[in-house]
Amino acid sequence: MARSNRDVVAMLDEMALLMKLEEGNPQAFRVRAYENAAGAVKDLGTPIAELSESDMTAIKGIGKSTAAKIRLYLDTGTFPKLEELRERYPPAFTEMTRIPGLGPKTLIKLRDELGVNTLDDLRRAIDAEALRDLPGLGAKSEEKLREAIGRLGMHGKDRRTPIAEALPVAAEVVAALSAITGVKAADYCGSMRRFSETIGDVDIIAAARDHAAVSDAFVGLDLAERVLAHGDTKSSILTRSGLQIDLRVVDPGSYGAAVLYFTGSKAHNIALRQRALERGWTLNEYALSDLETEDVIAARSEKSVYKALGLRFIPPPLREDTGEIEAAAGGSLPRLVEERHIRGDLHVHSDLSGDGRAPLRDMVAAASARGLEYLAITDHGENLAINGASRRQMLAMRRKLAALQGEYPDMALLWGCELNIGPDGSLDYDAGFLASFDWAIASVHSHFDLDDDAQTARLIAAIEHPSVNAIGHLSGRMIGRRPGIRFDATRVLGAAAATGTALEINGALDRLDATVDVIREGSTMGIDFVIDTDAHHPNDYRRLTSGVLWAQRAWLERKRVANTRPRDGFLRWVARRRG
DNA sequence: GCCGTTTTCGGCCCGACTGTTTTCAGTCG
Repeated sequence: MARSNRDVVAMLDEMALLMKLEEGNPQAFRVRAYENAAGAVKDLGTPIAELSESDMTAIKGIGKSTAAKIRLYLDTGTFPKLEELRERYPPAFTEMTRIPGLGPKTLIKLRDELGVNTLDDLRRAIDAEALRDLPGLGAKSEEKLREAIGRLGMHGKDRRTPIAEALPVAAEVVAALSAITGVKAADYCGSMRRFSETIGDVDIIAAARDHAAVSDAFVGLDLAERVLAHGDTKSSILTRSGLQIDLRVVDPGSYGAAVLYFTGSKAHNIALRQRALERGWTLNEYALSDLETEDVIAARSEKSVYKALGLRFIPPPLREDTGEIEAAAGGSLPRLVEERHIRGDLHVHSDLSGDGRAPLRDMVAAASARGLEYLAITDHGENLAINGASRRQMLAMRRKLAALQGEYPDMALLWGCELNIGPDGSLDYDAGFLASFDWAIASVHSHFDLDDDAQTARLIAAIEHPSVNAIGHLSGRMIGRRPGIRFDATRVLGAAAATGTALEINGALDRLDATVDVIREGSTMGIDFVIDTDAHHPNDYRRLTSGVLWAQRAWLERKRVANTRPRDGFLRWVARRRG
């Protein structure tokens, strides 16, 4: 069977893990080489299986040796080096790398000295107090490992928390720290600030003169179920739900350098540091400074550091070292969509939908308060068993909207509908009724387990329907709870490009749908996008923020987003599709 | 294992905390 980019990424990740054990060092150059290669394939817009070996070496991070291994893997499913390493480090052994605090050096030592080959072996060795006889280990090491193993199910090293769960916790900690006297600033950084869909640990930076006071307050927070580390400038806690939160406290003068450093990504940082070294400087979490004189060149703001390095400011969602540094140096960063560009919301529910939580009047008022120029009310169509609205209810909604329109002369109210895409691609109502809506968005809400071909066909059927303006939450995934439907993205995007059907970017934190690779591929095909909230309550309009950050992560430019158009231009764009 | 406007060989980012240490190794981010 054909192997996908995802399969290749998994193989390269496995090689990186095996090489950590082989090299006895998580930062060994070969390890980093495989990690870089995995990252490069992850961000590749096209199927790597279609590339020749020499094509592959043109990709930054993939050289001759890795290209040959990828080719062999694609053709045969494995290659000698992989088999050799798997034999030396079987799954039962590598499983132990998931234990926090246990690195490759110690693991190899345990195997060589104590014959520890499995997690069970390790438990027995700890119970027998055998570890304390080894150099470099003691009774405390045994106790820490015992606890770490006990918590393994909750938060192994590889556990990732959906951003929807982690973001509120991070915001709460930031608020608590900001309230402390002497704290000049506090923010979350890391993958959360880059707006990754899942978060490993939460990284928080605080600026203050008295580092220890802030660190002490942090480990004393109510949500700190357990303190993992507690120093003056660096501390870590674990919440009850198993989320790890790391805090760094720096002087206010270093805040920019610290935020930059802890926002990452690791690959982005390494590239920045190399750039600094080329100029005879060094970059750390405290400052960009001269290697010789140690004079500080920039530190207070991220922007000043980028500027000194000859770079335009790079928005956090782009910081993955996938070409953004070269683009910032050459002045060719994408003209990203920003929240202030968004003029309307095209996916909003009232309590006519069974899952809506506020009356129409409140939803409209809240949209107006945000200054939106147009708003589509898109309650569920009749086919959604519990939530859907009948034809009669829909017509009543049209009259209510017409009446409300007089109260909101500055905002165009569109009579819309969220249609349900059935397993065969069928939609609610009939063609005549569908054509009468001002706006229609069609989405998948069930039948998530059809095969790829069936999913592709049902999506394309909906896309090709003349009354459908956009496809909502394309994959139907719920991050961390339900995988999205599997479909042939290139064919689906091709149909959208051919028909002028837009693709929604759904800003709900547990959706963030479509996925980044699909958005990025679609934008290169000239598809139009709409960034929506899928609001079910007035508070949900803040999802515009997350929708925009998600779009930025896919390098989406303002010109590709239809709801950045001013009201009249947008209405003309809609008319083009609906005829 | 990758990479090159000093280089095709010889480099490859930097610092905090912990537990074990009498000055450091391992792990982590």
